[in-house]
Amino acid sequence: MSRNKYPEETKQLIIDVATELFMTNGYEKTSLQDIINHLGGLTKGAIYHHFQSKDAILYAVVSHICKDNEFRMAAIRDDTSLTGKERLEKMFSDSLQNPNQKDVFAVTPNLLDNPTFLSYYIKMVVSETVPCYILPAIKTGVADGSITTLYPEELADIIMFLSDIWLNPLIFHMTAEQLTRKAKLLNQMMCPFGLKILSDDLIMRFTQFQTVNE
Amino acid sequence: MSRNKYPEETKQLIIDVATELFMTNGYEKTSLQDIINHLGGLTKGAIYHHFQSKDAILYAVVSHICKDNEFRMAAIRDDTSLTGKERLEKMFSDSLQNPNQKDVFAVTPNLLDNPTFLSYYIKMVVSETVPCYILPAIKTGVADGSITTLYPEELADIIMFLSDIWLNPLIFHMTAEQLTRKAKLLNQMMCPFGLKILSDDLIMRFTQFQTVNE
DNA sequence: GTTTACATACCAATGGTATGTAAGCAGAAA
DNA sequence: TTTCTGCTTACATACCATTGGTATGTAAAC
Repeated sequence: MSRNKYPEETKQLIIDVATELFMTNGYEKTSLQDIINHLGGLTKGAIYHHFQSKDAILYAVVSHICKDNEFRMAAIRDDTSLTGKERLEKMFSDSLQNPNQKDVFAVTPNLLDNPTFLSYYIKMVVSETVPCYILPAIKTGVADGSITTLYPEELADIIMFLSDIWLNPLIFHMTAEQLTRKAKLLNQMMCPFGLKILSDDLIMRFTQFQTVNE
Repeated sequence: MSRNKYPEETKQLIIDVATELFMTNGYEKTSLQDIINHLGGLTKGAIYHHFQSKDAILYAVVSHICKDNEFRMAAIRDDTSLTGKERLEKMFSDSLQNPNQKDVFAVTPNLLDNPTFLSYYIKMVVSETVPCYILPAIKTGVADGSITTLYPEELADIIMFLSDIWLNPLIFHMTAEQLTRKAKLLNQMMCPFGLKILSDDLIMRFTQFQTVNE
């Protein structure tokens, strides 16, 4: 294999191949050799030229998955035509409609069987999504009166946690019916803060989302 | 090393050694050789005589950690002198005072850096603790009127999830102050169900618990 | 004499590294 | 403008210790 004039393409190829393998077979169960076998002629030298370790590949994979989402989240966060509450709600409806995420996660079996990947994902959510997108929306909501809480940071944390992890059928397998019940319960829990994170409309879409994965 | 007349002792020794290593260094980062080195003369043959795989050791370790807890949980669950709500509250105050769990987890760095262990732990909680202990207490509470919800299963799930994982300083590092704020927020969220899971007293103890780990 | 509780010796595969090599590219020389 | 020179980049190749796991051996216990 002769060298690529545009090495970023090679790097992206490695990320793409690793993404699919990590998602379908799990991080620990895909060896570097597995990745190499799907690289179309490239060898281990190429991988270790672009990445420091197998772990670094995982980091790049998770980052790449989250990046698309973050662009759109930023736009909603900064949409001054909406109240804080409305921004929050839009973030959720949007992330559910995100075709990218849908595709990426569609191939994944239970993420609890892919623990390293899951941990990286959770870390990313906690360190990026919450402080950069959810929290600003909540703070806006507190300021404009559409959200009521004494603990905006913790509320941001718990909302992201519940919707992104607890409610995630890829982490906790469940039927569409269970998912719907969980979503309704979550809505009830958010009442003290004036929030109705998940609209009825959105919950309907949940069941469709679930169906796709079955 | 001559053979032990009471092989269960050997098995328990392996579990004990593995527990400490898995907790302090993480599951993936402790090799079988590490375990063997702490076994005082026993070899790999002993390990594979008692366990089918490294994974089986982890399963035994997590089971053993949870087992003590479960005995006391069962007693509370079946204490007919208490309402369902009271049983739930006692379960939490009890598990926080559990010295065993305290000791076991005291040596652990961030569990998110020990992903396989964490996944096993979460699976255990979801498949054992929730249906066997939390849910019965909630159902009792619904029956006697001390708890109000249309979704007892999901409520059990979310309570365990939030208190055992989201509120767990070993999974999500936080200061005592942050922990207290999280606990208060959690209490607010439980209002719609007539629950005040974490008493003020208990929250105080949270801060002590945290201090121990610092 | 059979089973149990280990020990020993071995294995392929793994993540990682050290080194080799040829393509690309900038600038100097012609 | 072309050609030569030298450095850097983008890989390939060869090698490594360690890993989880297995097959077999062996002696104690009943």
